[in-house]
Amino acid sequence: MKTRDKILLSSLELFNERGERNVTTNHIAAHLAISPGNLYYHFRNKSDIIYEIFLEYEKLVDFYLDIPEDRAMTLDDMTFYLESVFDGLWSYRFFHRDLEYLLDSDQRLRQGYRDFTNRCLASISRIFEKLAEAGIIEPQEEGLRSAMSLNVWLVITNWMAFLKTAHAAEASACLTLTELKQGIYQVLTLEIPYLTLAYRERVMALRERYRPALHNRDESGDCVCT
Amino acid sequence: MKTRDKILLSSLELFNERGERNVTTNHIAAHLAISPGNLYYHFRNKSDIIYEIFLEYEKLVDFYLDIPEDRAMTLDDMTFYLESVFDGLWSYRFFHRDLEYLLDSDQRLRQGYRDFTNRCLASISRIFEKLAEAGIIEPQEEGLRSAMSLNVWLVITNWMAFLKTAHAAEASACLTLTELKQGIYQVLTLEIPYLTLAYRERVMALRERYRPALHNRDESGDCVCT
DNA sequence: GTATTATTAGAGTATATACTCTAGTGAGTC
DNA sequence: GACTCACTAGAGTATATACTCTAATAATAC
Repeated sequence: MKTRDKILLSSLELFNERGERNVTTNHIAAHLAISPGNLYYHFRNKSDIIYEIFLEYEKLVDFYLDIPEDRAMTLDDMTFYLESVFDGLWSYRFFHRDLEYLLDSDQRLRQGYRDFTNRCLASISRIFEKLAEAGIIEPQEEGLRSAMSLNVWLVITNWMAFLKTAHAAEASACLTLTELKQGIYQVLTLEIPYLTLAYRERVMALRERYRPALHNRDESGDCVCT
Repeated sequence: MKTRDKILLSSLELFNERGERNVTTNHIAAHLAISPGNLYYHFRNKSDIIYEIFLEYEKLVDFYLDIPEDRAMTLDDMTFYLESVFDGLWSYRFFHRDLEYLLDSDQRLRQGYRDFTNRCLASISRIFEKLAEAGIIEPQEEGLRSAMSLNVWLVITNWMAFLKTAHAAEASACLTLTELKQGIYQVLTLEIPYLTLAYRERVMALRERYRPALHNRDESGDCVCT
């Protein structure tokens, strides 16, 4: 693997593990056993590394959220979208943690993320529309649909931060993808009132599969990782 | 005013304006035209300053979210809770921006914030309960109610971050309390399906008052502050 | 007034951080 | 063998950051 790609990979790994704020370019170089000079040969600065990682993230989510327009939407589709988005969130979890600082330090990133958000919101809204066409949820007028989509986005992007702050011990090491996906339970909670009678039970059963497992914490709130 | 209090006040101001990450103890001292040594006479370290500010924040929100148990809840009460919570969020807005890092650097704060979150969630849930008792929303079973409360919390605490990232220009300077309160529109969106017939129209009218005014952005997304 | 305590200034320190500079090395080309 | 060029090492730098230390001053108690 090329050094450039190794830098991107290690950076992502370290950022996810310790948070971007706690990872310096020297750390990244040391982790790869290369010199800082070498790192700076491949990237002009730290922001450039982060921006490249964002482009990957963006590509991944855009790929996941591609909505097929030639057929009706199924419950499986919806499950896939939810699972995928949380997978993406997990793989690039450092990103949302320091989002505001990152956007303040890089205008390209700010613009890119803005567009990315708008595409995501549009996709979510389109999913709602197609879910209604498929008779899974009741159709809603455009205004309500976009407000609902925004709420879905807010819940999704804030769920991980909530989990981390809810942990009593230091969070980063303990959080798992499984826990993260319990966010799906929260998203489906938003849909409940809009479900059609025909699908209500099936979606409720689906939701149940993601119910937060509160039993894996002891009384102090510490995570009991097994 | 005592130096100690001035330090807390200036810190809060600078943190809110520039973000905790961009404000050093030296900045705070310089802003007050006192020496760093003076600052460190009053506070052992930066974390201590932040922790004290958190205690204020906590006190304020706890005060706002005190639910009177001797009478029924009104729509005005609900409006007050929403307005107040967003006021609190605004006054201590730096806090949620760097939350994860702050909690990782101070165990007291982590525990304190955890308890604070749980109290807030309990309050929100209790508000839903009392809204149902008052015939404003349909009563829901406990499980749904707590999932809904969590969603309300997620929307509230993530709304500001969303606004800041949605801005094309640097965000911090431009965001206003008015914009922030458009988050109330999003929270009320969550309630819509549960409103009783008797109150539906009144709440919808209330919600309309907070509708995001999208006209105050030009096509590039830049804020047109007036 | 004197003693004590609270407060403050300001220079200073150890460490970290992002990034630069120079001097290469090694693989391929002619 | 000479040349090029992508790549790398590693020492070094300017600046920042959180925090300390000493000495002095103001406030208060007796």
